[in-house]
Amino acid sequence: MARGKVQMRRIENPVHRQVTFCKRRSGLLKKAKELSVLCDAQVGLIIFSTHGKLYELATNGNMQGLVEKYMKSSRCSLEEQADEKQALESKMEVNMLKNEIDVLQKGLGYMFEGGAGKMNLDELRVLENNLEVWMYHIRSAKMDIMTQEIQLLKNKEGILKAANKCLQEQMEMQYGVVETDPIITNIPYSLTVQNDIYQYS
Amino acid sequence: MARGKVQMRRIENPVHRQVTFCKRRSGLLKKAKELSVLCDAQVGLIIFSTHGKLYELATNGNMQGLVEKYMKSSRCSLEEQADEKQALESKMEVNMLKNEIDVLQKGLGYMFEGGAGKMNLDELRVLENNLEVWMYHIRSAKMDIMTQEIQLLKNKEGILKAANKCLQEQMEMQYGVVETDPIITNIPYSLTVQNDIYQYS
DNA sequence: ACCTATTCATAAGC
DNA sequence: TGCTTATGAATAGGT
Repeated sequence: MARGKVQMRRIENPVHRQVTFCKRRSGLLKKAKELSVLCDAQVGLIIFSTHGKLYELATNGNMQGLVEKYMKSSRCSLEEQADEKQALESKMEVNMLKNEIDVLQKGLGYMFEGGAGKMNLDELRVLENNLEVWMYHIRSAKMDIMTQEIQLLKNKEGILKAANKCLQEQMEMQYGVVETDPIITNIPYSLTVQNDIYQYS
Repeated sequence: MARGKVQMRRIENPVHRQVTFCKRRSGLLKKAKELSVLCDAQVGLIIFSTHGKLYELATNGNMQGLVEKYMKSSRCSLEEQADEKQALESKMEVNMLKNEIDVLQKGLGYMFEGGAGKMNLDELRVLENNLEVWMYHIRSAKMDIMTQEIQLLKNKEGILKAANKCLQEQMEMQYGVVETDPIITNIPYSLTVQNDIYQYS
């Protein structure tokens, strides 16, 4: 250059360094633009001063596109890999959660539309865990209420039977054995109900 | 430069252009490195030839870090915004799904462990949607079975009442009006059951 | 790829 | 920062 060669090492004098930075920076930007124009090349130049100030130049003013092209060309940054990994994990988490909801919702289909074929073993296992507590409470609550009505009816049954017996005894006491309609003693319905009537397995 | 000025426009002769590209490219890379060393600046230079071949130079060989710094400094690329938007949407989707599962699992606590205070209105709304079909099926199945037993008991009740009436008529026919134990006509239990006994709201 | 005339870039000083 | 100037560097065109 001018008035003496320059050593290829950091300029220690801060003032000199700053001045040189200014001059050479503008020179570099100018030459970058020249290369771009004269030779029809895409050029991107990024300069940060010691104190972090940014100077830049990009063909067509499109640094973004250039950087993307560079990334593709120089095959994938660490950051990009990290991003992809994170995106993948996100998608997997979403899929797992969707699966869980799906299993919960498919469960009823299995239980009440009568096919074990609609769910696989794993789905059934997940469903079982989720439904166990629920079904316990549902059964308890419903059972309480319905048992109440059944008990009521059974009480009425007992009362009526007692009244019936009482009337028969009165008739026997006054006429001896009385013939009664067979329908009364030979009831065509079962009067007992299996205990497992509430099981739905 | 030498032996004649150069017009600042694309060199049309491909050979000339290629030669100039070569020379100026090396010059630009050299000056970029000089700026970096002499002035303690961070410099990144990306050059694509007309035919897509990449030449690059970066302080410390760390183009990636430089580009990231550039992105932060020049306030967010479109791509980055898109990425962030997508990441945000992913997180929101995950949260919504987690919420739904949470609601499904908290639901039973609300319904059967006796506190409406445990769930808020939105949670209840989601839960309601999920449980509606389930409950319909559960109710149908249980109702079928229990209605069956109730019908059975009602049949028995009717039969016994008929038998009772028959016996009373026989006694009346033979003795006139008969006094019967008050317990029989004044049953201390309600013989009717509200229709809405199966509602659990 | 090398040469060299010429133009350009810039270090130093103000 | 800006201007000047002497001088080293870069390079266009030719071979």
